[in-house]
Amino acid sequence: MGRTPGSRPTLARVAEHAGVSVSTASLAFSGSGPITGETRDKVLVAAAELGYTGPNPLGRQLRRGRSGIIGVVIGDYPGRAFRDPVAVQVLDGLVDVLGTQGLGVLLIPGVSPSDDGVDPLLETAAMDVAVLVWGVLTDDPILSALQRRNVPVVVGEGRAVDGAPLVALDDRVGMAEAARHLLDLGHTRVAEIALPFGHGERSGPVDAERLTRVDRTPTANRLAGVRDAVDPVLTWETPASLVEHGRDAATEILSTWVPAWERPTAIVAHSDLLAAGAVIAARELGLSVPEDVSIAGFDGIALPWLSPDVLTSVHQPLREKGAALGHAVIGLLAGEEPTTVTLPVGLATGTTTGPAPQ
Amino acid sequence: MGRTPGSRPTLARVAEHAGVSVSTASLAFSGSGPITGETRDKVLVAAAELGYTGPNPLGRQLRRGRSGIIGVVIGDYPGRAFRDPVAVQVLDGLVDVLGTQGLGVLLIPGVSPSDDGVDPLLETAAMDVAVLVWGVLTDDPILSALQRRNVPVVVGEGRAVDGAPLVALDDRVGMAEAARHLLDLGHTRVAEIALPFGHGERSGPVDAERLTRVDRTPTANRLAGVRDAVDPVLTWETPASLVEHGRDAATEILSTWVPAWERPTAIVAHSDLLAAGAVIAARELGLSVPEDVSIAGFDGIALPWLSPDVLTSVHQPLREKGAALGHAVIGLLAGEEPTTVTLPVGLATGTTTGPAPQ
DNA sequence: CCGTTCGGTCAAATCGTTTCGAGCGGAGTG
DNA sequence: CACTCCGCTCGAAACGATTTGACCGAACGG
Repeated sequence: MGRTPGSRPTLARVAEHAGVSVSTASLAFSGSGPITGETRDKVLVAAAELGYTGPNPLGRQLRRGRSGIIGVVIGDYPGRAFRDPVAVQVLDGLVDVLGTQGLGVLLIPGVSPSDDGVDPLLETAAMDVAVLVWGVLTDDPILSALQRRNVPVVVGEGRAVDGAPLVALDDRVGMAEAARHLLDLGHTRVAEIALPFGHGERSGPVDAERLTRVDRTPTANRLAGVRDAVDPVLTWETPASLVEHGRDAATEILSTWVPAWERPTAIVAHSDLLAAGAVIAARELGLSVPEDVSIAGFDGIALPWLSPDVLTSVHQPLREKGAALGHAVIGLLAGEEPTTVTLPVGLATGTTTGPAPQ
Repeated sequence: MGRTPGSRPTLARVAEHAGVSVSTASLAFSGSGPITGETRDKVLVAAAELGYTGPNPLGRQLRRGRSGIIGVVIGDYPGRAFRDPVAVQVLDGLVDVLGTQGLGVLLIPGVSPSDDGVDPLLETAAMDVAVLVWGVLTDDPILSALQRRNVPVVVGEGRAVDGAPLVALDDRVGMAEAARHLLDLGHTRVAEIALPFGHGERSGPVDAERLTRVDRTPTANRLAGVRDAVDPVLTWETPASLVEHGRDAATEILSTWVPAWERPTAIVAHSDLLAAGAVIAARELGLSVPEDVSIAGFDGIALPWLSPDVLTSVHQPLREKGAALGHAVIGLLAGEEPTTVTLPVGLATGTTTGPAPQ
């Protein structure tokens, strides 16, 4: 390998070694322009001799004005990052679709771990598009930072942002379907375990005033969906969509907070993880599911460890959501007009819901 | 905002507008060189007027010869990507540490989703360092691709690679500790649920020949660790560290595969997810844990849904592992000599192991 | 009052590639 | 045989920044 020590070979050196111009050498690698097979081979041979392994991405990116990198803002609240299987599947679908275009996914923790500003990557990292998987808040600092930098944005499941494609979910309708299912089973005392509201994550019962202060669109939609069908006797807010918070909430709902004779006979949760926590809490309290209490969730994730129970849940197409986000990114890069895609959801009844007791 | 339509302002335009040279303008932003506060302000004002939001990362990267991007190869086998909470926590720690240095994490699915080659990002994406979180196989095509491109590599938990820092785990010792714990409790018929071996993921019992063909170092270490303490009556190989595979394996082990009177009284699993699946399988078979069968795992992840049981498990410092990988990356970029860090593990007994029956 | 030093600014080189338009043979056509 | 056209190659100009070393004036010391 006749490599000059010190620095790696460049296209110019390869061209020189092959006795062609730099532009021709470039053509040999990009493969796009017109070039003789013979010439290309000559270049490739020279490259091999020099240990040149292809064009330097940095040079290419600068010239093209594109980095091939898609920033994905995960973790709208601390800890969400990956712990949530919902996020994981969406990410999976997204990575798959972007991969077909040679686009890479750059992980961006939304909030800075140390101080309170936005993540420095948002300010400095090269990216062609940013994906806000979990929607935007009002006056979202993350969105502001990106807009200031003129980074195009794709939004998942939230309110629409001007000029940005949106991948929405029919979650209000789905949530209503779940609530109506409980109604149809004869349940009248339905409690609700809600996703985070958005301004200072807290946990506890929700009153009318708090209900007006929900800033996170998915949460707002699901609250509305439930109310389209039933009037919950109690809504319990959680700080994150995690099993332990669902368990805590359900423990409160089923044992201490409400007198036993007024105990809700059904719980509708805004997510499967919360619902699963509720199932566990019920089991721990010695209550049978669904004989004593019915529990429904939202998301349709696989919960093998809930076995033998299968959670009644509103299924959403998670990988498809990720794929739709990916296609929105690709469309944006191709200069297409931003559109809104709304994905359907559908209730799948499992073993955790049944007729109301009595 | 007096922005010339068509293209975004550059540092040169800002300098012109401010009446200074380009180099001075650069100094105003980088903040490193000597510069009067007055001059800096002049530049910043000009930038604001032109709507210039800071140096273009692409130009900076080319000049500096660094992208600020760390490629992280996840998913050594399909689906591992994120489904595994172990991976997730490691990633969390890694992202945290790299974030302090302004380094971003680029996600790289190890295996190409469609064809059988390596992921194209491995060949083309700009990255300063690549992290192989789950070790390397012999003749690992991923490693080869990176080495051919001269991308420095950091390896997590596997065999050492020449010139690459290694973050190892004392897993052989830890696994031995878990097995010995079972031995001390009087168990003599111990079965083992193993992580994937590495060449064509399969599931089923492992014979002596298969034992010689394990290519994945963590698996090899844990197999060896178990054998340091006990001689398992049966080892069952799984295609991935997932609850469902643990359940399947344990169902076979506890019911059909072995005659009931020879049923193992303890199961040691190579991961907590597999162990949790085993607990579920035991419950489904009507067996009490730990009265009828003791179950131990490895990893020490939180399993709130296993409640009220707490898994006996060999705890490894997952976030610290991610952090150690991050520090190895930073050291490599600083030109330090690669070192090997071995992280300690320790058995934490829970409620899923107890004295052997009889 | 002159020489030195120092802080601040600037010009120019460089990072490595892609792409545009021109140029140049050779082949095909009238 | 002249002309046109076509296919391939090349030169040169970006892309947008950082950094080195020169330079210049002011301040300071002798």
